[in-house]
Order: sequence, then structure tokens, then C-alpha cells
Amino acid sequence: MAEELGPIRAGRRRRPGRPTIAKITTEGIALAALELIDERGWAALTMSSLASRLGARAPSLYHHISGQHDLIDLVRDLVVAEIDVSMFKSLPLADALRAFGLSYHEVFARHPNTIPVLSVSPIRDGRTIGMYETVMVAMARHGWSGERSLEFLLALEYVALGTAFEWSAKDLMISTEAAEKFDAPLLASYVTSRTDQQVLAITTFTHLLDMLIAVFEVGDVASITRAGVSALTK
Amino acid sequence: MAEELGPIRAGRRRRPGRPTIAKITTEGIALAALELIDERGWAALTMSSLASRLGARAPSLYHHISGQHDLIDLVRDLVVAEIDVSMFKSLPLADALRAFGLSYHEVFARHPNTIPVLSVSPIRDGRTIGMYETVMVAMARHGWSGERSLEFLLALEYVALGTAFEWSAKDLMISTEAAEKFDAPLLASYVTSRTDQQVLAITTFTHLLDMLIAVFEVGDVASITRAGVSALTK
DNA sequence: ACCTGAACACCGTTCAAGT
DNA sequence: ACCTGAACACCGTTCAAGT
Repeated sequence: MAEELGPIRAGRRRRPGRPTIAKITTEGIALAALELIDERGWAALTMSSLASRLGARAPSLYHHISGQHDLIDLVRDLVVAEIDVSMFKSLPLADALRAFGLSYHEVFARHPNTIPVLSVSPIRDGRTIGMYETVMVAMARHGWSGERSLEFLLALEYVALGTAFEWSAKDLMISTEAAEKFDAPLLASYVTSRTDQQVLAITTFTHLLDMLIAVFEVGDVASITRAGVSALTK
Repeated sequence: MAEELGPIRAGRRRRPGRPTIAKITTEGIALAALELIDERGWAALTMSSLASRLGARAPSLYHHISGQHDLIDLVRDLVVAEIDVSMFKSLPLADALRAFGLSYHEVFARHPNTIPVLSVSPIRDGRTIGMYETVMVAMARHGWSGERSLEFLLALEYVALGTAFEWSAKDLMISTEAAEKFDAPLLASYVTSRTDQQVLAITTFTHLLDMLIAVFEVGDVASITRAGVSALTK
């Protein structure tokens, strides 16, 4: 005899209704979002693609996050969690800053696709604020002024994010093809010769980091004169 | 008697058909796009809003550009056109690099909303490639290696774009509210004390630029040792 | 409480119709 | 050649219906 199902079983997919155990958690959303960005970039992070990676539908996400806006904070929190700040408890300031800078760079070189959005979105998560505070406190303990501390930290970030993105992201900023197309032979030769991108990124960043530390160790950067540095011998 | 108009005059707006003089030009699109970004940011740059600023409809734009993709190149071309590179013909290298850096920073401080997209999109326009080549040629003439030239130029860009964006864009990266909310008193006090954002941005950038020039003037940045710079007296 | 389909307002882009 | 409305496939988000 005909079962009495009617339109209720018209489709083959799960019908609405609260599951006995939740399918989705905020942590799960964060992890899936970072995975998606690492693999395919922010443009691929749609509510639909994110939900399907979690075995659910886009509207379900709104029970756990308030909108796309929240995704940025969740992803930043995950990435910043990978940055080591423990060295400020044990090492002298200059050594700690170097180790911190290397860790910061390393983490973003591992997640270069996060940079385009994270580098231009206001910071709203506690973990990142906490990281800044840790660095600032260590600097203050060594007598650095607020201005000097902020200038150093921001310069470190710009250079770290810039090199990590420039040499790790899928699309390089300057392509050999573009340089050749517009008849810039010198630039083309420089760009082409950067063969091992990953190694060069770390080398370049390390040079710039050491330079920053050396200069800021002396005092406020305003006190460094061009004549002074020029007088240096190798 | 009823005029025989039917659906033809149903609306009051212009019907399709080629106008005797074109309403839109590629230059007009570029200028309108930059205006829109300066005023309201990239998110506000929709095909619809752009077309309406030109007195046309979104599909019309496709007769002049191939898609959103092209807008980035057009906007970059306009912005880079404002950067002065004439100093490389007249000034000694160090002075030319300083004047160039200041011009570069000034232009992006005037168009901070362009930074989030321009700083992470591959360069495809001839004017920007030409700017790089000009700087590279001047450096090569003074014996700078390709590696040294690229490292300097990229470091200059990261720092210039970073400071221009940090202190000029509508949303600051670190807000006093966030620092207070997450109990980071030192950071909060530093951020709060940055009262005159515009002036500080230029000051900070100038310090870092002078530092970069001083260090790179000596040689490849790899040759600068921490001990060497630390030995500097004020 | 939490998942869902349907619905809404908006995108970018294509295309045939019109001059 | 160039402008247009209509149409399409896709967004993010809301909400009532369902458990």
C-alpha cells in the first residue's frame, strides 16, 4: 500500500529541524575558513562554499556568526595564534625582537592568502591586541618611548607582510611578462633572476629586520642621521 | 484619439540606440572610478554606481572595458601618474631616492582608499612598469646590484603604503576602543596619543625612508651588521 | 537551540534589440 | 559603434517552518 509521504519526501536531502548534536561550531567555521583561504584565497570564501565544507547550508552559519564581518576576526585569531611571543619572557630585547619578527614573517609566509584582507582590516580580536601589548610592554621595560615602539612594530609588520605576500602569493606583483611587454629590460632581468622565491623572501626579510633592529636599538629613528650611517664601514 | 505608442513609450527613460556623440570614454571611466574610491572605497565601486556617475547604465561600460579587472589597472595608472620621477634626471641618487620616496608616499596618502586593492594586485599597466624601470636604471648607473635595487624599492613601497594607509584611511587598524576593551593599557595610551594622524604619518615615513637610504647607500643590506650600526653614536 | 528552503535585494556579465 | 532593458547565475542575509 502507498506509504503516506506525499511532498514531504519529495527531495532526497535532509529536511529542516534541529539535529540532536550540532553539526557546526564556531571553531569549525574558523578552521574551514582558513583552509579555504589558504587553498583558494578570500574570493573563494563564500558563505555557500564555507557551509558546504562543513556539510551544511549557508543560512546555518548565521546561527554561529553574525556575518562575513566576523570571519575576518576568526581567521586573524587563528593565524596570530601561530605567532610565537614567548621569547619576550626570556631573551634580551634585541634578540627577542629578532625571534618575534622571524616568527611573525614565517606564519604569514605560511598563510600568504590571508594578507590582502588581514593587512587592511581593523583589529577587533583580543589575541592580536594581546600580542601588541606583549611587545609594547617588553619595549617599555627597556625604556623605549611609545613613538619608537609603535614605529618599530609597524615598520616590522609592513616589511614582513610585504615580503611574505610578494614572494609567496599565487600571483606575483611584478611578472616577467609585464616587464617585457612594456619594454623594461632591466626590471625584467631582475625579476626573472629571483628564482627561488621562498628562500629569497626569508633572506630579504631577515636583512631588513636586522637593519631595523640595529637602527632602532640606537634610539629613536629620528636620531639616526644619514651622515652617521654613511660613515659606517663594512 | 489614442496615440499609437503602446509599450514603446511605456517608460520615461532613454531607449536603447547609439547616441550621436559617445556618452562614455575610457578616461572618463578611470576618473570616475578613482573619485568613487577616494570618496567611498572599493566596496562602493560597483558597475552600477560607476555607470550612474557617468549618466549611463552598467552594461554600457562593457563597450569600453572588459570587466572589473580593468578598473584596477586604470586606477593604478591614474594614481601612479601623480608620482614624480623627474628627479632621477637631475639629482644625485640618494637625494633622488628621498624625493621620489616622499612623492610616492604623498600620492598614496592622498588616495589611501586605493591601497587595499592596489597593494595586492599584480601590476599590468605600462606606466607603473615604466616607473620601476626608471628607478632601477638610476640605481644601476650607481652600481647597485639587482638584488639591492629590488630590496630597497620594495621596502620603500611597503613602508610608504603601510604608513599612508595606517594613518590616512577611514578605519584605523588599531582603535583605542579595541585596545581598551581587551585590556591593553599601554597600547591604548600609545594609540590615543597619536593625535595628529596626517603629520605623524609623514614624520614616521620620513624617518624610515632616511634610515633605508642611509643603510642601502653603504652597500647591500646584507653587509650591514648589527654590531656596526650599534656602534654608531648619536 | 539549530538546521533548512524559499525569498529578497543586490552583484557582474551577456546579449539581442535598437539607433 | 555604442547604449539599453531583460535575463542569467551568483552573492549575502532574513525568516518562517520544522525538529
